[in-house]
Amino acid sequence: MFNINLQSRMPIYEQVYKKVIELIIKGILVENEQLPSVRNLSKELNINPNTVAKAYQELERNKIIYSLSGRGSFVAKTNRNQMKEHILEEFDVCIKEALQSGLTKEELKNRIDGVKL
Amino acid sequence: MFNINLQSRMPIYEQVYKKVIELIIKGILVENEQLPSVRNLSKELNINPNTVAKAYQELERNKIIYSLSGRGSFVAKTNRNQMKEHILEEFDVCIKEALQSGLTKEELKNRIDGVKL
DNA sequence: TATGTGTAACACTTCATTTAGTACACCTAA
DNA sequence: TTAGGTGTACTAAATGAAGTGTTACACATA
Repeated sequence: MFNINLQSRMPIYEQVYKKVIELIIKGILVENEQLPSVRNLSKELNINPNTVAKAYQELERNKIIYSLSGRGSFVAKTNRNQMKEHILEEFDVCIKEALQSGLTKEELKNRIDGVKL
Repeated sequence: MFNINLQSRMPIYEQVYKKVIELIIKGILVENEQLPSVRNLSKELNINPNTVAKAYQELERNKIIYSLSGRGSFVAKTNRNQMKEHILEEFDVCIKEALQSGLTKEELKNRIDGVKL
């Protein structure tokens, strides 16, 4: 379910952070569902528990999950639109950078059509 | 002409790099025009000459400028389309990340329309 | 009680970035 | 020829982010 890329320039904790959001947006993780424990996930991914904890803490800070001491971490009241808004705000940064560089909105929109995942 | 943000998470040398491309795309820097010298630009921006040099070296490595030892650095054969392609490839990364997170192309295109620079 | 949970703290390493300083070879104009 | 400007190269150091290793604590539950 989780998979991370140690070679990526993106920090591991950020990859975990985004992965959780992705799973929520896709409906794979649903409201009140328990996430893998910090220790389990860190073992599964072969990374340090602190790194997973950092991702979970960021997620909780943004009300995407809630953590109960001694119980575990769970998906908060699912608000798909809020999730999407979250991702779109990051996308905004990219848009602005491209526009800043002198490209037009039309050029960007056309580019999206051409992208294959 | 140049302006950088020391608070930005983006490395300074990368900001300089992008700024040059932006100026070329916008037609402010034209073919064979001389760029500010490493030492001058570093003074103007209050940063280390090595940082500017790093940006220029990256630009030369990508054939965007050419440097003549003892003379200076100049804009290479201007190919605006190549410049744009360069920026668009970076944009691709953002698109893929957003799609990966579960958003649709339509949602992204609509977002572009709403962005104000 | 034993085990699993999140959380916190600390020291340490690693790495990219940036700075500081020096030096060299080259070009050009006075 | 010379002085000053140019890119380039190199070493050393400081800084901060990221990640690791480890230990410890409080809480919940079977």
